[in-house]
Amino acid sequence: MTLRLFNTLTGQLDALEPADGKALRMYACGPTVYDYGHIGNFRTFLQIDILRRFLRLTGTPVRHVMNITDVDDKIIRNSAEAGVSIGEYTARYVEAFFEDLEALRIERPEQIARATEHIPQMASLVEKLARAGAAYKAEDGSWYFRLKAFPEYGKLSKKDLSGMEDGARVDVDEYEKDSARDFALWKAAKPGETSWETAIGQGRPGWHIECSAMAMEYLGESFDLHCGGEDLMFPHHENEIAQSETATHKPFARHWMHVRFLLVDGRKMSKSEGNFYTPRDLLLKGYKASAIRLALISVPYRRPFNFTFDSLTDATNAIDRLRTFQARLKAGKFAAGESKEMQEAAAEARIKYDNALGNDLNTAEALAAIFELARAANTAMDQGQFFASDRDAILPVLRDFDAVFDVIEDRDAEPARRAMAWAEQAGRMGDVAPELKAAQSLGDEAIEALVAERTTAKQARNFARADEIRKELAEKGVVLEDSKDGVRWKRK
RNA sequence: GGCGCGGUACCCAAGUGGUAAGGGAGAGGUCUGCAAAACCUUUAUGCGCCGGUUCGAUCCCGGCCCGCGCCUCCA
Repeated sequence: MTLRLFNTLTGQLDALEPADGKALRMYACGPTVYDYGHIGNFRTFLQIDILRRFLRLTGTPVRHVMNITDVDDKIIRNSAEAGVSIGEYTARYVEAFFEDLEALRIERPEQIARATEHIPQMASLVEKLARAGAAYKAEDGSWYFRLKAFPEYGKLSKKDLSGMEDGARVDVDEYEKDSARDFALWKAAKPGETSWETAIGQGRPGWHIECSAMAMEYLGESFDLHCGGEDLMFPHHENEIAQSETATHKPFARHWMHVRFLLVDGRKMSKSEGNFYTPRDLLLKGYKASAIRLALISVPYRRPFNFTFDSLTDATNAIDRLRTFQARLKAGKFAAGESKEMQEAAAEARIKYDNALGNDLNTAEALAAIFELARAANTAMDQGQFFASDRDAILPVLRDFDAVFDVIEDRDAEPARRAMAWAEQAGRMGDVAPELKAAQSLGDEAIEALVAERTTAKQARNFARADEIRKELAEKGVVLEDSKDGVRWKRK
């Protein structure tokens, strides 16, 4: 199975394979840690997670590098306002970022690269550009990339900037540039600001240079795939290409993937519009981490995703259906043997699943394949036409589904617990949904004990007590399902 | 203004030149001590509107309307 993935550079679906025949080398633009990540950020990281997980499922190892931008204008400004160093300021957001990744079950890239830890590499890249005549130093000590040095500029975003370079309005604070479109490689130190002493002077990196320098550091001058949100296509990625390819005379990344935006209620999410959400906000409202994950991955990455609270509820219910199905398979007692229909259904679902993801990561279609299989199997079980070998054929399909989607196995308790702990510490207990508080007040052991008591009561035909327990648990969000194979409980 | 994307049932959403996946929700039913789950039936002669190409278009072409994104920091 070869993944065909849309390539922004070529404008078509291209096979995505490691150039060296071994691991796929990919670079993904990570967060700027000036605040908590929001669900828009995580939609991008989640879709990239789908990509890397699918690659691995199909037997392609990945070497995935992600940067953390821990120095930029906002960070400098905010940390100064807070009266702390930028390292101190970013530490909590870096930590929060990893917590959020874990909550959403986004796999850690093989390599995390922090901008502040790669300043020398950036400086030497600027030097290299300077030697090639593509970088120049302005009077204040800042360095700029000379756009005219890279005639192919615009090839990624398909922009033709040739006609509008000169004579264009120049911002007042950019008077030192030769041409309005030239972009900063290195910003000269300003009094009181964090800066580094390097071969190219005292200062701090421009935004784009970090990705070029770190990608080359860990993946080489030329690598397989570069990904990020659609907004990064221009100018960020365009600038990365310009500076990298000018420096190395090699293609930077062969393949470019861009995840489209998440909208909220049909509009761009922004703090000023009041439609801005972080994963933590949603967890505090009582939504499950798995529901957030599924909602954000259920619409294929090349379509905008319109986030609504309905979409989370839908995802919650869809996951519940799959979990119930898997539990039924695992707990059920099936006679030995197999049914031809089920064997075929399992095989077909697996093929459809593979083809869907292999075709530009069509998660919606992959999901459909699994639900179709679930219905067919449930029907067969209802009719007693389901056998032990059928279960053995289907469980691996679910396993492979979860290897990428990772929502069936219930790991929602920990993120919920952590979100509560965070709320307490951040003074946001007022935002915690009552249902979440209630659920958190009841541990698994307590639930098990009540379930056991109810079973005893039922055997004694004491239905009044049994119903009382059911009611008590329901009030704390725990739902019981009786079946001939025992009682199953779940948190709503 | 330039570039790009989308408009499919109550909601979300996939998809194909040959007659509409899947999920959620609603209604009815089967099953059930209760409940839940599961299953069955049901909700688009219809895929924004108007033309065109075609034996045939939701899917191709043209025009129009509506919504959105990017072009500046941004996942």
